[in-house]
Amino acid sequence: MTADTDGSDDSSEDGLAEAFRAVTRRLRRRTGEALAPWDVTPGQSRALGVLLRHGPLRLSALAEHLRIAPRSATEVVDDLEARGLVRRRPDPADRRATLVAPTGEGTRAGTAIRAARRAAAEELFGRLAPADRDQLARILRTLRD
Amino acid sequence: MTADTDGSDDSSEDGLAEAFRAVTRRLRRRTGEALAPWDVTPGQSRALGVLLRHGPLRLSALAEHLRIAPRSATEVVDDLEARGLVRRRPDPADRRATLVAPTGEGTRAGTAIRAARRAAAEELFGRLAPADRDQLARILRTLRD
DNA sequence: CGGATATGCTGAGGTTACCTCAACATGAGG
DNA sequence: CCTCATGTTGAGGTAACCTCAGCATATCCG
Repeated sequence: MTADTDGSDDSSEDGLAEAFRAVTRRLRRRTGEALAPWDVTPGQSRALGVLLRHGPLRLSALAEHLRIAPRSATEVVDDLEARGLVRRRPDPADRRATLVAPTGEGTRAGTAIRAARRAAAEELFGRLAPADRDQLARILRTLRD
Repeated sequence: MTADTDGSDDSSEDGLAEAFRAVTRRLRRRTGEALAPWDVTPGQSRALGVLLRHGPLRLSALAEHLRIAPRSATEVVDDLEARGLVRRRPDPADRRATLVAPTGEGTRAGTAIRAARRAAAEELFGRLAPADRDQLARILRTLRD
C-alpha cells in the first residue's frame, strides 16, 4: 500500500523547470492513487492501454509501442495474463509470433482505468479557469512541438 | 551509452495530462543529456544539489531531503564518495552520526551541473514568448498550490 | 550511577522493472 | 535444401530502491 511519509520538500527556486516537475509529481501521485483500486503497475496499465487502442498485437509490436525490449514485454504480458487481463494466442499469420489481446475483463479494467486516469487529471486541472486551461494547452503544444 | 531506438509514439489523445507528460519527458531527456558529461545518476546529482544548498548534512537528514530510506542514502553517498565528490566525517556533536559534505570537486561539479540543468531548461522554455512564460509560470503556481 | 530504550549507520538480502545474450522454432530467399 | 533473418523466451545481470537486524552511541529515569 501507499508508503508515503510526506516529508520535507526541497528545490523550489529554479522557476519554470522546477515548477513543472512539481506539478508532474502531483499529477503522477494523483494518478497513482486513482489506479490503486486495480492493483496494476503503471507499466501494466500502459500496456493495457496500448492494447485497447490497437487491438491484438504481437509481443514485439507491443514492446515497440511501450519502448521497451521485447524480452521485457514478455514479462509485462506474463503478469497481465496471470491477472486474466490479456490472453496470448498464436498468430495465424506467422507461427513464430504470439498475439496478445485483452480479455473481456481486461477491456473492462482498461476502460475503467482510463476513466480513473482522466478523472485524476480533471481533479488537478479542474482548478484552472477555462481561459487558463486553454492557455496551458496552447503553451504545452508549443513546448511539445 | 544511450540505448534509445527512437520508436513510435503513443497516447496523444487525452489532452492536458498527456501533453504535460510529453513535455516532462522532453525536459527529462534534455536534462539527462546535459548531465551526461558528468556521468552521475539523477539520484546522485539530486543529492549533490541538496548538499550544496544545505551544507554538511547527516546521512539521515540527507535521506529525508531526498525522500528515500536512510539505508539508500548510504548507497548514494558511497557512490559519490567513490567519485570523490563528497566526504564523510564524524559528526562532532554525536558520535553515532556521520556528516556528509561536498568536496571541492563536488562543489565544482554540483555548480556546473546546476548550470547545465538550467541551460537545458532554458533551451526548452526559451522558445516561449516572454508573455507565455509568465502565463505558464502563473498557471503552474496555481496547479502546484 | 546503571539499566532500559531510542537513534544513527550499515551489512545482508529482497523487489521491481528494466536490460543483454543465446537458444530454439519458424519463415523466406537463392 | 541450406542459409540467414525474425519472434519469443530462459538465464542471468543491473540500478535504485526497500526492510530487517545488528552494532555503537545517546538519553532518560528510577
